[in-house]
Amino acid sequence: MVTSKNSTGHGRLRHQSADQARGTIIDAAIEFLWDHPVRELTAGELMRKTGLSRPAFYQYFSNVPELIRTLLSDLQVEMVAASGPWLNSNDERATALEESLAGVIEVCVRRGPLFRAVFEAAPQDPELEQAWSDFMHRWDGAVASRIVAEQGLGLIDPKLDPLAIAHALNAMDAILLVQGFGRRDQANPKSTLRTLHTIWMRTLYNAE
Amino acid sequence: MVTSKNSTGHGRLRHQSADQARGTIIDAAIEFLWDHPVRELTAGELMRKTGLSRPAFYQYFSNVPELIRTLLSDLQVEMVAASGPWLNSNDERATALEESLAGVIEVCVRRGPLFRAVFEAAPQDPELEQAWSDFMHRWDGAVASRIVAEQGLGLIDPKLDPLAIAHALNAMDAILLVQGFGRRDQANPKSTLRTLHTIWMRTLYNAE
DNA sequence: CCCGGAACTGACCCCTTGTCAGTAACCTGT
DNA sequence: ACAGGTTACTGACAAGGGGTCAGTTCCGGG
Repeated sequence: MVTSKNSTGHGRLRHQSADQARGTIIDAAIEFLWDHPVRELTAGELMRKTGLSRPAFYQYFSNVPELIRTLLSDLQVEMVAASGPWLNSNDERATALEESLAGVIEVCVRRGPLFRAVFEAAPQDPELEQAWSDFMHRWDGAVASRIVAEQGLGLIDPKLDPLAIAHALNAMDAILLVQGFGRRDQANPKSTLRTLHTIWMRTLYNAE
Repeated sequence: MVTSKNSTGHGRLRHQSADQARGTIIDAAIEFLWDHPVRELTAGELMRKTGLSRPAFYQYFSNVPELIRTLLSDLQVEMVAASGPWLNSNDERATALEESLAGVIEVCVRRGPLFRAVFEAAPQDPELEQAWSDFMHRWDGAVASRIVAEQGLGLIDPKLDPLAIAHALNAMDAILLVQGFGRRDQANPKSTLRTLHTIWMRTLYNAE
């Protein structure tokens, strides 16, 4: 068949390396999600922004949910780093928890729409659902073992069920972060921090 | 569930009244959701279970999200009733909160899959998203005013931001209920009650 | 300069959605 | 009991996204 657009050589994207294209698609998705809910993120819509054809998408991702899973694992790296102070140390300062919460909030200020996209798209695809579940369970495990440790030190009431409480608090964080920072019109990070910090502190330490 | 077949030997469904058909469809949806995630609830799949054609669906609902909105408003009635003890009274017993939480959990033991369906489908449709948002905001308002009232009585720390705390606690409840009771393999209601009650009590009253 | 492989695309079929014109069943009133 | 109007229902259609494949353009190394 006659190919219409290429022989004159103007305006089109050149063939580029696979890694470049993947990054281009991911960037387009991230930008798209600042202004649109995930339900509008289709392969066609996305590739229109990159100047490539829709089938090209399937050379880099098996489908849209897999793209979103990629976004999730990138996000996870940032969040784990941000939550270091309280989670990944033996730091007993009372402010460590607050620092971790603040760190996670800061990530959401920058990446909120991604977080929201993963959260909202998760129920739409079995594998993404699993990835989201794993993501949250990892937090639950980390928080639970920190609770266990502090129960051993007499800092946290031993009657609390570590995993159940960790799960509940993490789930609460996730929703509040999605709702507060998932769109352009973001909430006030300080207010959100205050609310989360209050509930965590009162639940775990019976203190403000 | 009951597919009333024609008696004239044709094997076709009888034409029935609009209300009957609506109820049949709703029942089929409820049953379907016990064993499948919402993403699999399509108009075609649903109507296959009722013995009617797919277009018949659109005589009773403008689309699947609208059906789910119907399920939500039915659910809301049950939940509001169940949460009466603490929310819709001046009952100052310390056990009122626990009764309300237990009531809501009991509704979810019976209707969990519906609750999950609404929760998971909400991001897929603007109107359903709005309905879910309204549903949750109504809880937030009710809890917040109860907090304000008890702050006035000196029972709750006046430094707590009523709406923010109410919002966070309600969101946490919603997720835990969806995850715990949204599928056949349900969580233990007593454990869930204990976890939620602990966090609510410690947050609001600084007490177990 | 040409050739092998990577990047990319047009075109195809699948499925779901929502609609509409048309048919079948029911419900009067006479 | 049957004509007419009303309601319940259906087959067939167009639109749109998803995933695939055969085939093309393009780049870089001999």
